[in-house]
Amino acid sequence: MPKLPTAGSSVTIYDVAAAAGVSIKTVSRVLNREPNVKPGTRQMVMAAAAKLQYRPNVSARSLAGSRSYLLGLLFDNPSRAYVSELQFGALHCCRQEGYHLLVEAIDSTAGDVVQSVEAMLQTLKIDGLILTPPVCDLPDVLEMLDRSSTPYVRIAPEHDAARAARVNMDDRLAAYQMTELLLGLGHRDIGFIKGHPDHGAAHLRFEGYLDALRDHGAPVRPERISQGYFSFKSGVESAEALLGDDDRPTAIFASNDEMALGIMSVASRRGLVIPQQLSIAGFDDSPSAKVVWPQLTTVRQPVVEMARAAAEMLIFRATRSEDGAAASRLLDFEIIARESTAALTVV
Amino acid sequence: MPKLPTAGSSVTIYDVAAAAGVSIKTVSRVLNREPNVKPGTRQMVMAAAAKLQYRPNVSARSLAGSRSYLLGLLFDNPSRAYVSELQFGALHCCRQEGYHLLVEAIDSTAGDVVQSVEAMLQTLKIDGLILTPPVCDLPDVLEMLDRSSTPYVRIAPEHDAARAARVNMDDRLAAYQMTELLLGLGHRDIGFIKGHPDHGAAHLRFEGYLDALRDHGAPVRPERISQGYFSFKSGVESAEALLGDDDRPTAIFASNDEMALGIMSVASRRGLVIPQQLSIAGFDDSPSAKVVWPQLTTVRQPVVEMARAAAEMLIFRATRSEDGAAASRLLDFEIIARESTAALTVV
DNA sequence: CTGAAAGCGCTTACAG
DNA sequence: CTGAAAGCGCTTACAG
Repeated sequence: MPKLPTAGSSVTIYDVAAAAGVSIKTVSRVLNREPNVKPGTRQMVMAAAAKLQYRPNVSARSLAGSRSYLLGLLFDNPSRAYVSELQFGALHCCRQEGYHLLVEAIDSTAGDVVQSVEAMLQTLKIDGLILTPPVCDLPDVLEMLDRSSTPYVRIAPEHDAARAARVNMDDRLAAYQMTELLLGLGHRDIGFIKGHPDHGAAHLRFEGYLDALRDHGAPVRPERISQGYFSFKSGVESAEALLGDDDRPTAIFASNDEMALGIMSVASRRGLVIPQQLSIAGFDDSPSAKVVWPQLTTVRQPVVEMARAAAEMLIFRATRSEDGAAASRLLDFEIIARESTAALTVV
Repeated sequence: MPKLPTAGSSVTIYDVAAAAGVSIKTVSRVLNREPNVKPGTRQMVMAAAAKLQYRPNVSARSLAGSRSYLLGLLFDNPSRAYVSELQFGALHCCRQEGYHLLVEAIDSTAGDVVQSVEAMLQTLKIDGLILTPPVCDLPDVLEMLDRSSTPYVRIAPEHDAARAARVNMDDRLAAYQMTELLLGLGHRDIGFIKGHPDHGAAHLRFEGYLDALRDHGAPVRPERISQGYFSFKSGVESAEALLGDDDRPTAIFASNDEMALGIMSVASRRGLVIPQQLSIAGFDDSPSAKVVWPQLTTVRQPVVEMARAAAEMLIFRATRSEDGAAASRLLDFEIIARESTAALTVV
């Protein structure tokens, strides 16, 4: 009688070996898809493992071998939705490959970031780390990871992009195209709210806006540009500055949705009708974008796909290409035109 | 010279033992806060461990002992923000106690939920599981966990509450008080949008609404009650039903924020001024609640605190009280009156 | 109050 | 193509 798994007692590699009539080393070979196993033997082992519902013990594997089957996701991002999407993408890939995902919240403003990440790595042996903005741009953390040769992939890094493996979308191009959309609607006086300077994407989006204006011969007016911080509050404050008096832009492009919603709130309070009197565009396609009225025109980021790609790179140990250069993947965005933008009405 | 940690080579319990001049067993005792260690010895070991920056290896501990220092969070919730908050709370507690958090996305409608959770537990040895709605109400999963004696804590379970450890807030009372808030503003004709019937909280919130109306002698009118599913879309549909013609309620209480935002969207389209012509209340205090205009009156759930409490129960192995009953914690909510509700205007 | 021995369940490096 | 031995870094159960 084969031993069936019961609570408490678990099936080990020895049970499988005994059931298949081979040594544990051979079972190990089959499970790890190593070469040099006779097809017949492989079959027997697979059958025994399936019958016994054998699950390799991750701790034992991790302790004995070079893989832990654990990936870590480091985040410190005010946008809960963004982080959730990332996790979802990473989890999808992990599950498929028998990996598990460990999450770790980082306070990137704290002085002991490096130490706490290092402590985690020393205690846990992780096969790879996914770094999300703004953690992916903390030089001290990157340096420590390089020093300890921990594989990692950066999601949408700003600085020093070629330094290590990364997954990106073209923030500059997306902002460029969104600005073109507004220009195409007849707007020439387009305000802009910049994002948090610590986030790399903020600068790229601003560049895209500037480039599009210049390429289309539209004026760049400093008084139409406001510094925001990716928060709703900073959107409100920027909107109050930009919509201060009668001299206001006909459209505003905020470099994320939160801030765009801040503009919307201010505009509503002041009785400005959107989009007839003011077009508003955001960036992110956050859940809120569909929830407000009018629904927000924005850019969909391939967040889930980016995280999945990052997890894949780590699991398949493909963070470097053959010539030693850091691997990178560029994923597609999508411009989503909804109701908050409209053709310029001739006054 | 003490051996300092370098990349690749890691400090083990043997290094600490050697540095402190004791056996590894004594180091183990100190690290695990076991009794029967001479204070002086304890000091020496602590000093050696600190100097060497020793970090116990989780895999080794897990393999040899009864603790894995790993907690799991199972979720399958459409609300990304809710899940993120939960994680945040759990992470906070984990970090403090030297634990780590593993997340696992569940598809609770799939047929193999039990198998996939079981597989995870067999491969990973986890000290405890946090189950979030609606995973916490899947009977098959609970049964499997009981069978394998896996400790777990349910967050806001609906069914069979006393079955296992849980963390709750009083959804019924919160809905009761929110309804009272509307009644206190002079509203007598208050609509209600029910939540997804699979979520326990949905029923409790509905009860609270009914009880408050009855206790205050306000009429309960079936045509003012609509079945929603916690989604924005279902809020829109319910609003369209409730605001169908001139005979409409003066206030609507939606059992979550998403649906309340759906009402708001419909009302705006129809030119109904909020809150002057229609008061709207939600439930959750989701990020969107502050982002819309007017800002939403809602109930703040202690989500972060609930997850933290759940993690604590698991880490301190306090899922059962001394008499064997399942432990439970009830946390406080908060009614947050914002701008979407106002006193009834006499027509 | 302290330690020597065994063992958790695997993989590695080696031998054949 | 297959296996016996050693060892990963700890905790457990036992002895003193």
